[in-house]
Amino acid sequence: MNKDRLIKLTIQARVLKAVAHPSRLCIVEELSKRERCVCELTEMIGADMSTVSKHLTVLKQAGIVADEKRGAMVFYRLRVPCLGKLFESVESVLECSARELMEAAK
Amino acid sequence: MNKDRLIKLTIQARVLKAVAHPSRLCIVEELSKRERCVCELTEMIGADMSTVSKHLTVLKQAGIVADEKRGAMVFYRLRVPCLGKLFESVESVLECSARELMEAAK
DNA sequence: CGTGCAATTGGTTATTTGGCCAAGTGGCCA
DNA sequence: TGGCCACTTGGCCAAATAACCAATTGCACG
Repeated sequence: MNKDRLIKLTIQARVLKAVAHPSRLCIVEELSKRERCVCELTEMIGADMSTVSKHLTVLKQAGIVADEKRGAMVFYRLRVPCLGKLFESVESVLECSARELMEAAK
Repeated sequence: MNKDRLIKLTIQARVLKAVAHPSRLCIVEELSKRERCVCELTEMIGADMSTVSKHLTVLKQAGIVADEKRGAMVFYRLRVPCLGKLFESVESVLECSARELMEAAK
C-alpha cells in the first residue's frame, strides 16, 4: 500500500476511533446541543469524573472538541459543527441490520 | 443514563469501531468501488491473509459488509451503499485540524 | 490563608485488540 | 483421490483501552 494513503487512512481511523465509544458518542451528542462542563457530562454519563476527563482528552486529541477554562470549571464544545452526517451514515448501516445488532447488544 | 439510550449508543459505537482501523477503512473504500475477493484485499493491504480475514469478520459482524462464496473464493461487498457521508464527516473534522493531525500521524 | 470544589494525572488492573503462525476446512482439477 | 488453492479458525503474545482509586493542581470564597 502507498505510504501517503496509509497515513491518510491512519488519520481518518483515529478520528473514527475517537468517537467509537458509547460514552464519547454521548458526549458528542450532548455537545452538539450546547457546551458543557466536565461536571455536567460526568453526571450525565454516570462514571467517575476521571474517566470522563480521559474520554474528553481522547476527543480533544482527535480534534473533535475544544476546551476552555472559566474559573474553576472547564467547558467543552464541538470544534466541528456538522457531525450530523456521521450519525446519518451510521444510521444507514443500522437500518440494514438493525434487528441482529439490537439482539447482539443486549 | 437511560438504558435504551445506552443500548443505542453502544450499537452506534460498534459500527464506528468496526471501521475505525486503517486496514478496515481501506477495505471499505475498496469495496465501495466494487466487490473483491479476500485474495485481492490481502494483496492490497499487504498483511497476512488470516489477519485480513479477521478484519472482514469484524466488518461483517457490524453489518457493513456481506460475503458470498463462489467456488473456492469468497467475495465481499458493502451492504450499505452510502458510506460516503461518513467520510465527508471525518473530512470535516480533519479540515479543522489537519496540520496537527498530519504531524501526529508521522 | 485554608478548606472545598472542579478537573487532571498517575498507578493499577482486567479486558480487548491486532498481528502472525500453524492447523483445519472446503472446493477444483489433474 | 490426492494435492493445491482460497479461506477461516485457534492459539499465542505484545500493545492498547477503559475503568477505578488516589494523589495533585488550580481556583474561589469565606
